[in-house]
This record gives sequence, structure tokens and C-alpha cells, in this order.
Amino acid sequence: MVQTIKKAVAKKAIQNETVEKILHSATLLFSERGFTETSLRTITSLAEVNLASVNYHFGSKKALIQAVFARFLLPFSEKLDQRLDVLALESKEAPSVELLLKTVFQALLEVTEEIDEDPQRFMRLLSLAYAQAQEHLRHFIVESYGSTYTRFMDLLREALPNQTPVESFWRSYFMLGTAVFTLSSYDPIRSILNADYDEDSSLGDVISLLIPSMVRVLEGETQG
Amino acid sequence: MVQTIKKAVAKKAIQNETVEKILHSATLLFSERGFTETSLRTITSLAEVNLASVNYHFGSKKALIQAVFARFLLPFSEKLDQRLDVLALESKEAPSVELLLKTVFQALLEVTEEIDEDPQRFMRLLSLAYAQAQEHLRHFIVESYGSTYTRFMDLLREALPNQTPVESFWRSYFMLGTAVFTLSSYDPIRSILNADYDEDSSLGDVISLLIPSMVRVLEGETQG
DNA sequence: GTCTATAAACTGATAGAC
DNA sequence: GTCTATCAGTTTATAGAC
Repeated sequence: MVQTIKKAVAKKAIQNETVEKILHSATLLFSERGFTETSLRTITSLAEVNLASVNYHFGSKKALIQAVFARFLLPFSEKLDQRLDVLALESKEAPSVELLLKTVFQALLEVTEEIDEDPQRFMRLLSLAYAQAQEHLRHFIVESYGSTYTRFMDLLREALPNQTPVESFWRSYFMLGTAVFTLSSYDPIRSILNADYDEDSSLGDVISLLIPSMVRVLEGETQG
Repeated sequence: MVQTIKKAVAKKAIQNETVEKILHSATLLFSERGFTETSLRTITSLAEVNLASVNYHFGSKKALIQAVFARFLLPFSEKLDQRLDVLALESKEAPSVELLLKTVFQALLEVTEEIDEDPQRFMRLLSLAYAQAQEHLRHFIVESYGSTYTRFMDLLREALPNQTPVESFWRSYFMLGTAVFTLSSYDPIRSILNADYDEDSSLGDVISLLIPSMVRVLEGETQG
């Protein structure tokens, strides 16, 4: 009986090892090249597993792409939801823009550390999901995690007084663009900084510069 | 003799017609789906020309992709360079951030009107050029139009006083992200605005909101 | 659960007739 | 310059042995 359990555990571990290897390689390659540009052969070769194992464990390439996103977005949206619950309980006043932004960055950094992947890889994947023709993926993301996204964006717009709804709407996308572009292109931009200025900025440094800029985009006074 | 010239003109027109049809269809499809996701068969079928005509007129798919970018970037960089020359002559003082941004948007709108394509399509193509694995394309863009880009970015950073070079550097990318993301996603964002708020914003409206936000990102006071 | 072998469908590119 | 037909390479996915 104990032997049976041990076998089951060992099998699970081996299975997960293959699954994890595939997910990690796919995350790397998809984020660097795009989905269509990355073949299952390239992924399985980097992961050092058999080509057929992708279809065995995931069913199809589309399902693998969705699994790559779920590995990040599931814990991320759970963590963000929990933190927004805490903010709502802690104070009767609506949370400030700055607090909301700090909360989302904290959730991002914690989750990517837990699954041992760089935050910028996932920002790049999200960026690609909307840039490339991957209708199934956009539907999957919106269906699975759209409610947390909507909750956050609604809180953000509530924190912006003295603006018309249309202006708050557009500014929230300006802010989103600032963050998504900078984080998803962090590695190449950092290389330019190293080469042209002989300086360096960690991802934490950049986020520290980024948050006040995002606040300014959202809160700055309307100009005539 | 007159007949010969007429024939030559007619031939030229027919040739250009096919070339233009291909370029227009390719611009549309590449910007909506990405490069790898768009086959030459899809392009020629939309353009209503023969499959082999792409390789006859352009030589290869890579060359077609570069031609799509050149059709926009060549007149755009020329126009921007001219306008920067004018700014340098008109005043001895360095141009302000706001003036520089207005100049680049004017050049963008004029050029896209001249070639009869939407500005957002080209922002989307530029965004894709860096998101997808298209090394040949990035090299082509930097080689052909990098000097105008560098000239503009240097002028922009010169207009930012009281900032360390590293801070100006990152803020210029924050600003770039705001503009590229918003313009390249203008159509889907606008659809959300229509559906959720029952309101509308023209591209001009959005640019009017965008410029002050970009100025705030670049010029806003450094916070502790 | 892993592997080989192969099916079925696409792709970009080109040769040769008109 | 346009067209048909076709080549050669690649892709995802799967059947079947182990």
C-alpha cells in the first residue's frame, strides 16, 4: 500500500516535471518570438522532451498557449482579488490611485517569483496576445480573468475625480500603455541604456520611476 | 512615338496598380494578424492579383514586409526631418517638448493621409515589428530611419531640464509606450468606449488628450 | 508516459507557357 | 507582366509499438 502511494507520487512528480519543462520553455520561446513563430519542435527540443508529449499532456498547441497564460494569470488574479478585498476592508474610503498601482505591481512581482519566471516575460506575452491574431487566446483571457481586470479598472476610475468619464477612460489606457510597453520591452531598453549611457537600472528601479509617471498620466490636471 | 509613350505610361500604371494593391492589402492584413500569420495567398486573394506576382514585383515575402514599412517610413522620416530643420531655423532656443510632440503627430497625420492609410495601422505595424521575431525588419528600420528617430529623441531629452540622463531616458520610453499602445489599439479601445459608455472619440480627440499626458510623463516633477 | 513513423495540410518560391 | 502547376520544406497532430 505504501509502495503504491510512493509510486503514485513518483509518477506525479515525473509527469509534472515534463509538464513544467514544457511550460517553462514555451513561456521563454513564445515571449521572445511569438506564438506562430514558435513550433512545438522548438519547444520540445529546448525542454528536452519528446515532440508527442505536448499533445499528450496539453491536447493541442492552442491549449498549450492557454496553459502558459493560466499558469501566470490564475494565481495573479487570485492574489490581486484578495488584496483588493483587504483594501476595501481596511478603509471606508476608496483607495488612492497610487495605492492601487502599488498593489497591482506587488501582486505581479510576488506571483512571478512564485512560479520562477521574469515579470517582463509575462508582460510581453500579454502584449503579444493582443498584437497577434490569437482570437481563442483573447477570449480565453477575458472569459477567465476579465472580472478581476474590470474590478481593478473600475476602482481606478473611481479614484479619479474632476474628470469626465471619457477622459478617465482614455487616461486609464494611456497608463496601461506606459506600463505594458515599458515592462514588456524592459530587456532591450535596458541594453540600450547600458550601451549608450554606461548606466544600469534594475526592474525595481524602473517600477519606482514608473509609478509616479502613471499617477501623473491618470491624475494630472486637465489642460485647456 | 506618341503611341509608344502612351503604352509605356499605361504599362507603368498597370504595374503600379498591382504593386499598390498588394501593398495596401499587405498593410491591412499584416497590421491585423501579424507577419507570420498572414500568408502570401491571403494577401494576393484580397488584392485580387496572382499569387506569383508578389515574388515577381517584390522578390520575397521579407522584401514585401520591408516595402510595406518603407512606403510609410520613407516619407514620414523625410517630412519629420524637414520640420525639425524649420524648428531649428525659426528660433535660437531649443523647441519645447510640446512643440516637438505636435510636430511628430502632424507629420504622422499628413503622411498617412497622403498614402491613404489609417495612422493606427502603421502604429500597429511598428508595434508588431518589435513584438514579433522579425530581426531582418528591425535591422531594416534602424538602418534606414534610425538617424531621424535618434535626432528626435535627442531633441526631446535636451528639452527636459532638472532630470538625470537616466530619468530622461526612461521617461522618453514611458512616453513612447503611451503613444504607441494607445494609437495602435485605437480601434478596439474605441469599440469598448462605444459599447460601455455610449460615447465616441475621434482619433483627433484622442491625440488632443494624449499630448498633454505625454508632456506630463516627460516633464512632471520628480517625486521623493 | 514515451517514443517512432507518418499522415494531412499548409507555407514560400519558381519554372515555363502565354 | 500574368498565369498554372508544382516543388520542397515545414507545420500540427495522431496511430501504434514499447
